[in-house]
Amino acid sequence: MTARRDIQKADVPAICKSCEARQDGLCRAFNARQLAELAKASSRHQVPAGTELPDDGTYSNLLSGVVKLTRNLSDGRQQIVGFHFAPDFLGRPFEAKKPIRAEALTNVALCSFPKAIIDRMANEMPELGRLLLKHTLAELDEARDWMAALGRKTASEKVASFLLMVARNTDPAHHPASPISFDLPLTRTDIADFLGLTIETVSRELSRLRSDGTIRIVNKRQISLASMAQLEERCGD
Amino acid sequence: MTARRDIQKADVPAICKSCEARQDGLCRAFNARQLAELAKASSRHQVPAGTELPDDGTYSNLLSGVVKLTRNLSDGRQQIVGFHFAPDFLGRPFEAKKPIRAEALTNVALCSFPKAIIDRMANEMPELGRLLLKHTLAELDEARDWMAALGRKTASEKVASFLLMVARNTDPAHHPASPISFDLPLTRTDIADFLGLTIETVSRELSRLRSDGTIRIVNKRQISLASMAQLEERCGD
DNA sequence: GAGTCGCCTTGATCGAGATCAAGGTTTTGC
DNA sequence: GCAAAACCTTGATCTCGATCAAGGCGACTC
Repeated sequence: MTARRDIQKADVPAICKSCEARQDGLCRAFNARQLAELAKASSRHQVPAGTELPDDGTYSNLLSGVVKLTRNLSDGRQQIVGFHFAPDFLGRPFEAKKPIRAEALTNVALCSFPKAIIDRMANEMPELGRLLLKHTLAELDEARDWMAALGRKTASEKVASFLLMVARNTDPAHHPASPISFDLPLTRTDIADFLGLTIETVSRELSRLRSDGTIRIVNKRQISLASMAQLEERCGD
Repeated sequence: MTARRDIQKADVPAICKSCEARQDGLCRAFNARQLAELAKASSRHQVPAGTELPDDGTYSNLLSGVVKLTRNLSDGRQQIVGFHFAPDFLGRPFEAKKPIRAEALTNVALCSFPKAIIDRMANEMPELGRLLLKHTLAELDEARDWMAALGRKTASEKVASFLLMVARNTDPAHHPASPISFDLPLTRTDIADFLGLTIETVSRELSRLRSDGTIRIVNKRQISLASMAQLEERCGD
């Protein structure tokens, strides 16, 4: 009883608050004893925009903010291969063959746990392993979506798809027919590096979407839409 | 004892033979009782080239052959988002949001298991769940590699990278400095759909790699290299 | 052997998006 | 508040890869 109350006062509710938003929130998998252990081992971090997130042997709950994952070619060409929006779970159980950099795009709040603890718990609780697998498969799906976009969409379809992705992550429950406005957490350079375009092309396509009335550019970093459905028509899929 | 011999005579050794080649072969995770149960529930299939593999509620060990995974845009543009080479493990534990088609590129031999059995075993054995997660993460890495290629590489870098990938999958243990020859299990159309190019560009880039001595085109579907290292230099990463 | 079909190669031309260039706007630092 | 820096937009031009077009090659049929 008191133990239960202690847990709720400690750091753990933070991970739960962030992951309860998702149907598949990781925290649901834990029992009281495990939550207590996690609370003791967890640590909170505030990371300013632009900072690289080191692979420091922890898993983290992304409480707020946006993180980009990038891969670089040897001559400096850069490709963004994924984003994490709150309340995603960060950190991977096994090493990647080629390095991927993670960088905070906005100010970011993290709640971190030593890998050893989570890995041990995953061994005890198959359900946790299943959740991690489910998340990873969702990431794989998303990566494959973007492969199709990178390989086969035109510049304007790419930009429309990107805006739609950000809109959906800003408000996952939003009705597709109603207006929405949201911040772009990325510079034009980042958008270009994600879409395999140049900043000039991104800028031009945004201008075109504005002039044909699909979007309104409130300011350089804020967009508003009459409806998501209108953007969907321009995505090519 | 006799049970053990029965297992080796049954279908299961086939899955083991195929997956023992990998350090992380799934079969290593099973004990004798589980292998017996899997043997009883498994079924073998031969699938001719060009056939679509339906998502029929099974997981399969790919014993031989090559499978492509594709995603289509609404107007028919196609992107290949991944390959499976023997001895990969096929089938995914959860539904994808957007449909992905799997199609045999060559004649394919499969050993299939009902999902329910594997899923139950995964609950009993955290190690199996970990292996599935590891495989999925490897696929994610690969997908991200190709995102970087699709977004940021030139046509000739894409073709070189593709040839290297096929060479590596043909003989994973091959020494990078020694000559190698291999079959392309894909048509030019498939290569183009994988690399986000047209068949004409693929053909031209192959001709260029031939005329500058990097590759020898034995016939339309067979390539030989003096060394993989020479190709690596042309991959841009 | 002639004809057809599927697949591949090569050449000529075109165009979407890159590159080069200039100037505008917003942020930062003093 | 002013200067510098970072970021963004727009225009002019160029280029890589797409598109259009023609023909080659091998496999299969009759």
